Amino acid sequence: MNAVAAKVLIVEDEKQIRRFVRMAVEEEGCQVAEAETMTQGLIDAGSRKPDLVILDLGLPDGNGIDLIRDLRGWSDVPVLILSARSQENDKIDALDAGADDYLTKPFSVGELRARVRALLRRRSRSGETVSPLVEFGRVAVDLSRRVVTRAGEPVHLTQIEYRLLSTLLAQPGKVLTQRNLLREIWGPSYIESSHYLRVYVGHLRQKLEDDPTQPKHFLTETGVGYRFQP
Amino acid sequence: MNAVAAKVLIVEDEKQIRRFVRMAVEEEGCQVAEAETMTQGLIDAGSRKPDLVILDLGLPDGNGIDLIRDLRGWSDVPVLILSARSQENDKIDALDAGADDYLTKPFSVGELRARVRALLRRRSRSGETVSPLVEFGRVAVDLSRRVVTRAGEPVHLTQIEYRLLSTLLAQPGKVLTQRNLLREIWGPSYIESSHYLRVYVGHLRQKLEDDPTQPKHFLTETGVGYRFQP
DNA sequence: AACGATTTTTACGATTTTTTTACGCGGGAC
DNA sequence: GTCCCGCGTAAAAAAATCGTAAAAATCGTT
Repeated sequence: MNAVAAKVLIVEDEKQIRRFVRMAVEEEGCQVAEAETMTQGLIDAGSRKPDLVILDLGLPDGNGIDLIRDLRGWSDVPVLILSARSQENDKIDALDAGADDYLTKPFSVGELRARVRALLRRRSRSGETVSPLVEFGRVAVDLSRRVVTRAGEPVHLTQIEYRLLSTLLAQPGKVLTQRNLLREIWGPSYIESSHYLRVYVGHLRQKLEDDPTQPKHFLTETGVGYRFQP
Repeated sequence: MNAVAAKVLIVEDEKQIRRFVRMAVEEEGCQVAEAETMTQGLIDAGSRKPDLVILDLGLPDGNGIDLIRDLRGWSDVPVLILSARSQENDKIDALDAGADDYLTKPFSVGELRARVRALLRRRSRSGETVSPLVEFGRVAVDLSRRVVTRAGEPVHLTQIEYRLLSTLLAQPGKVLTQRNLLREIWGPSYIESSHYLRVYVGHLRQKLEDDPTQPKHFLTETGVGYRFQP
């Protein structure tokens, strides 16, 4: 069918279901990778560059919705959700977070395989994949590998620093309000703690701006929020 | 959300369901076209160039699967199938023919809308996102990014300046009374402090008018208020 | 338990924005 | 003509917001 076998990442904790899904997908001639946790799934999605992610929402370590949102910050890979929950709200939330399809357990092999085929078809259709590399000044950010370099030298960013960076990078030129940034990075209960932003935007400028005193890329909109200027 | 409303083609013979689907889709801010037969659906898909086709498989005049296959010969438009038949084989056949999603009746409005959003998302993902611009003179205002440029150069506006600007821009050509503006921007208890307006309209003219002494866009209606002239 | 890395607090000077004050201009009423 | 009022501009004072450094608390590891 395709020139090279499609790579599919399965994120699922239950061994049995994993085996079941793996077999179904392999019969489609796909190359399969597996992850048992959300965190590992996110890492593999970045390093293995799959053409499709099959994700079980009911993983013990964290919220699947958050994984999708995070993923969508730097990748357009199709996401197929498996879930035991058939509640309408669960579906809507997952789809709106960026998922492409939603299957409720129990599902049949046949339908699973057909939906996998439908999602993979997009790969060949959509043509060139957008390079997940953002550059500005002497800085390069590889969103999919989560690697940042400055003038060729790798720069280490902490979790929060990186999340803030990728959130700003996702909407170049746009002013992101403090409340939005705080909700996105620290959660809804932190929308008033704007001093966090000052501290961490300071870190980003320190690490990435040529002259942290005169920022050219991470701009302050006083009283409103911050803006990334490529 | 999108610059232009997405066009959705609904192919469905039953009037009731068509109304139901139409209303759901219209609430997403989409522009809707309807077709009652397969043949008409195919014609409309070609002439109207929709961004999404919603297709009921159970139409009297011919096989929906064939329509999809035909369509796929010359279009990549996403196709969402509605069907009363929940048989596995029907789903598989439709998806393999080129459909992107398959909903079994009865389905909920919420899920339908979420799946429509998911399918339409692809459009904005692949294509370049153009945000709506308000332009006058050499000034361009990007409401969604909260960015103002003059002759291509970015202009920095403070919170109040920007609020005043967007309030005036919202009603082009219309006179906004001082009380209205003051209530809108500073709150109900400031409706007497018309002096604020003089100061800040002055700022806007200074920053955006070619000749701040002879304003062409931010006009004074003495004793009444101000008016924005595009 | 001790360590390093990271996040959260705390503190304070610097900067930006908002508000206030001051004053000149021009048109209409008298 | 001059007095009054609304308008525009500039610049001050006041308030809010920001940036930075560094201390304290937290977390994961060994």
